[in-house]
Amino acid sequence: MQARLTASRVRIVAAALAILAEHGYAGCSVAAVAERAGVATGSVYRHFPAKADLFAEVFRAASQREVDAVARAAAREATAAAKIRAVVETFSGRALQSPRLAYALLAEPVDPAVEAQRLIFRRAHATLIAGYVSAGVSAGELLPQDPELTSTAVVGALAEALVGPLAAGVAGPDTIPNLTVLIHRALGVTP
Amino acid sequence: MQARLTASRVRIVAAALAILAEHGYAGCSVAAVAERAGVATGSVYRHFPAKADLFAEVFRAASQREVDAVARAAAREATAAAKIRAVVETFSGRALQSPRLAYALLAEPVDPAVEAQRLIFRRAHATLIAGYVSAGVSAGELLPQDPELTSTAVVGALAEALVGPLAAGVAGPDTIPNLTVLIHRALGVTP
DNA sequence: ACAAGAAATGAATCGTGGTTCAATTCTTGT
DNA sequence: ACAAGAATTGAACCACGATTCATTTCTTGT
Repeated sequence: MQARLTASRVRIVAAALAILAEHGYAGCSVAAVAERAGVATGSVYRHFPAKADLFAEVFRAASQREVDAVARAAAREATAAAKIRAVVETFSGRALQSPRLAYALLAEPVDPAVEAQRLIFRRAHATLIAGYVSAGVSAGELLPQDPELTSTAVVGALAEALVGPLAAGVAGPDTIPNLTVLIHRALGVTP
Repeated sequence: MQARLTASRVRIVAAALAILAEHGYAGCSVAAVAERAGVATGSVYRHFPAKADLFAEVFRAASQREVDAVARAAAREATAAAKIRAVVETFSGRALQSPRLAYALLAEPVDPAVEAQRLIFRRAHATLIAGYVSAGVSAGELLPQDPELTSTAVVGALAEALVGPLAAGVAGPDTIPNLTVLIHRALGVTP
């Protein structure tokens, strides 16, 4: 009962994420999500008051997954410079691995209500990075700076540098290393 | 006649830009644009085959204005570092001056066809910046780097750092100077 | 001044896709 | 096994705003 209820909610979110990763937000009609989840269109509304609420949940879950992956990679490293390298490589690598999903999460036009979730996605990454920057500055590994502004700019730079390749389908092999160098310089990694 | 024809086309584009700057893309129904331009709804379609074509034109014109302003400011400066400073200050200053328009041009959800124009807007800025970076590298004023990647990242960083403040309505007074320092470091301005 | 054709009008049409809900199927306690 | 009530169904509904087009108004050449 309750288990079945929960299960179909989970299936609906998973189906929405799958379609998002395959066809982008544009392919995510409620009917398509319901069909993929194996439920009727109307049943979606037993779990979510509106489409925007469903996709807020989907974006939240997907964002969490991305942030977790980045945080896990950074946690393995000791220095601020290495943590930042891990962030850049993990974020970019994952984006290039699932380009359609990355584009949807980062840049594709969505309803305003879902757009709000996207800002949260970006902010979550920025907050994570701000922590590393802040620690690095305190430890004297990075030049003094406003960690909030720096981390926001880094997220913007990563997203922008990847959206082109994501749309075009390819990225030069040097893109990620070059981004790492650029961002290390921006943070003032002391040699 | 022909003059009147041209005049009303210009009025329609101007009306669309004005509404975009006041209420964002969300406020830009064809009916609203037509009313503001002082023509009937249907008359818009004498000048543009579809709404997307009208807004492609509007975004193109607005982008050109922004790029021109930035280019003009940079042209007054001699060194790469000063040109980049001018770019950051002009771009940011203008965005904070017209926040609604900046948000619409940079980040607001729009139809896919208009989204394409937005990429062109960002690319135009990036190309401009890439020129300064390239010249700076050749002159030994900046460290060696891929100007294309750097300029893309700079545009992303600027946009991201400004979208938050644009949405919130305020930016700290240090935002622009701090951005300038950050970006100078990223480019490796030699002291 | 007039007719022929171009331009402008704006109310009606149309397509899309989110949302609803009366009918049906399943679950559970006795 | 049965009835009461919850869950599910999916076709119909509806809102919205872009687009169309029959009608009216203007322009121009004779």
